[in-house]
Amino acid sequence: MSQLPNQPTEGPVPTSADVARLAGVSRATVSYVLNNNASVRISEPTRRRVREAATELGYVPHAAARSLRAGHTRMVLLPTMNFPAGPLHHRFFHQLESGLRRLDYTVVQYGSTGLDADDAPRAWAELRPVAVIAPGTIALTPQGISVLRRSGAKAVITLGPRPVDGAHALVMDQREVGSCATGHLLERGRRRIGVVMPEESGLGLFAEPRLAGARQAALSHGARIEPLPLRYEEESAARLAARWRTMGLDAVFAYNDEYAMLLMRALQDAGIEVPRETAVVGADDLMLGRLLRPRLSSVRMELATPQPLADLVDRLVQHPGGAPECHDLLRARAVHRESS
Amino acid sequence: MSQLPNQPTEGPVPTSADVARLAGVSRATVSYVLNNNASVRISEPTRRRVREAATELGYVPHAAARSLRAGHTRMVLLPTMNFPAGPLHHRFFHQLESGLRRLDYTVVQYGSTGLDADDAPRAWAELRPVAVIAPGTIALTPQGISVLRRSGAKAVITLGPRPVDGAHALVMDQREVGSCATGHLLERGRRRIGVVMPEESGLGLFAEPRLAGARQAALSHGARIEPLPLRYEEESAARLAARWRTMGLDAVFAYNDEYAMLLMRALQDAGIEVPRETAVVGADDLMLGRLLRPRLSSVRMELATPQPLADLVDRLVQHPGGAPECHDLLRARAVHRESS
DNA sequence: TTGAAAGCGATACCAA
DNA sequence: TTGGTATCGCTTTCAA
Repeated sequence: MSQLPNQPTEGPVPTSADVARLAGVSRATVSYVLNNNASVRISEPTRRRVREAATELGYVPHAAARSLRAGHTRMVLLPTMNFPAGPLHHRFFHQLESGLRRLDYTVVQYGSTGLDADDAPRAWAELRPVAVIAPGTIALTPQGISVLRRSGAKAVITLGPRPVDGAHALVMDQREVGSCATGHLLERGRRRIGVVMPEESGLGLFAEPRLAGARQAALSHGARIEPLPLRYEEESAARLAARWRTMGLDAVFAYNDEYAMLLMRALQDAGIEVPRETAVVGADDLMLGRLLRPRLSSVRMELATPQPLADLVDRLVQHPGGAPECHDLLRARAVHRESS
Repeated sequence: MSQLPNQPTEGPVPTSADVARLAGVSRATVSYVLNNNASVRISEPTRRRVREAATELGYVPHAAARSLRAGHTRMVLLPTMNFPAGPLHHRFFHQLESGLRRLDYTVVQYGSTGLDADDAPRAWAELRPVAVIAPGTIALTPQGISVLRRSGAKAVITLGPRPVDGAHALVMDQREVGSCATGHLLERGRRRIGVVMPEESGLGLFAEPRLAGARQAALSHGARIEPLPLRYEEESAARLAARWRTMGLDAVFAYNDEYAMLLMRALQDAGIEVPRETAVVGADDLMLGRLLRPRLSSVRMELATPQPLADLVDRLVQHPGGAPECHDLLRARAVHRESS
């Protein structure tokens, strides 16, 4: 049986001094024992007394006091984005966090919506994180980076569609997705390609580079690329479908599978045959796309394993001050089904 | 023009003592000025000199030192769940966080996967949060709650399908979803109702109460409830559909819209007519369900606005020690479309 | 109006 | 093997 603390009532929070008093030793000894300090030899009976006193009081060390004394933290701060992450990102962050915890870092997400580009880094800096990994959806200015640096952050890393000056970058280059989808359509003989641009705010950060990638891929084939603004609503899709034939497109890259499903339904309802008249390609390779008829072609994305990234953070923390590195994390490949 | 800091180079982190030195005042004065301490009057020229010195050095206060001195933090800690939150939860958390920040709390998410039920609360307690809001996907034992309490947490709140002893509870009672879906099917004359139980781990926490709710609703009508294990894969759905007619069901509540779409497709492929032979109801009311033919009936869920919750936290922090409160956040209602 | 100094909790050096 | 003590950065009381 684990020994339950005796006083579940409100009271002052026990400190190492309380443990020391109860164990009949000094605070120094308590510290040695509880941190398994190898450079000092403490007798086994003393160790036991200290440990028992600690559990009896329900002692938990005070991270703030410790890091104040140490002069640094082991906190890695991840500002959170202001919109839902897909399962892909989610798994990535989850594994990254596990990897960092294995390296003995404390990983903390800090919701930063509503803070502007200057306030946010200040707020983060107050916690004195040793590393910051900021998603691309968070604006990170050179000033912000500088604030973090001088507050003691050894590693400032951006994680998003494109690198940011002065920080290390983990790039998930969305152009790759656009060029991959477009390449697939080109291969299948399509030359007049629409590219859905979601009108929902926040998605532009991903949509723009995907469009750019599509343009780039189309260039060599002399294909036409036509941006198609679309809201994630049936009426918006119906309007787009109604004027579809006037646009003379033979294919569409629909930003992702959800927009693709929305648009494909609207096209079918408007009597446009998929894929004969218009090919449709999504992205994300959701299970649901496979349930449509025709089954939805898609772009499957894969992220690099996060462990090397965790190691990178650790390396930067231990040897700060190298030149900014830039790693590409995103791999995309087209998955042909029936809609293209 | 905002004054850019002059030394972007590595160096010691500036402290209030540095600011004091540069401004030619004492550390006390710096503290008074930067915290707008009203109980003490500082001359305007001095204030200006202090502020200028602070921005010149890029001074950022040290949260750990401050809270060590103050004897308490204003940190609200949200242990993060180990699986992706839907847009509903996501919006809720986001708004909750904003509400808390308005009340001047620092909101921090702490990824806790891989920590067991004893270690996790200890790890949280090291940060000395003034409040902890733990999702139901995190096991929170009475011991864990006790550890948090004695580490100074004024408010320990669980947020999930069911309350936990000794903590305040924000309940999102999933039984409501099950009984709502089942009630809808009963109203439409169905009496032999299958309930999809996802086999993916972690979902049981939601699926079980939904099943219980379905059972409860069926009771008064003498209807039959049949749990149907299902993996989120086409083959699993196809197998279930293949033996569908042997089970004699006239309706199915498919856990959520995604499982519903998967199963409905499999049923249709197996020649079973929806809704004539079998009615299908999902949950979440996703846009995508409206794109199917027949359009998917669903259960729309709504969460209470988070602002009262933020206020609750604030109240508990200021006046700790009331009896555990229990608030119901989830509202569900059936949305009839064509599949039922 | 400003400054000196105590003290929050934990750690590590130096003495004993 | 153990204890005393200075120290980290900041706030606040008390004194000037």
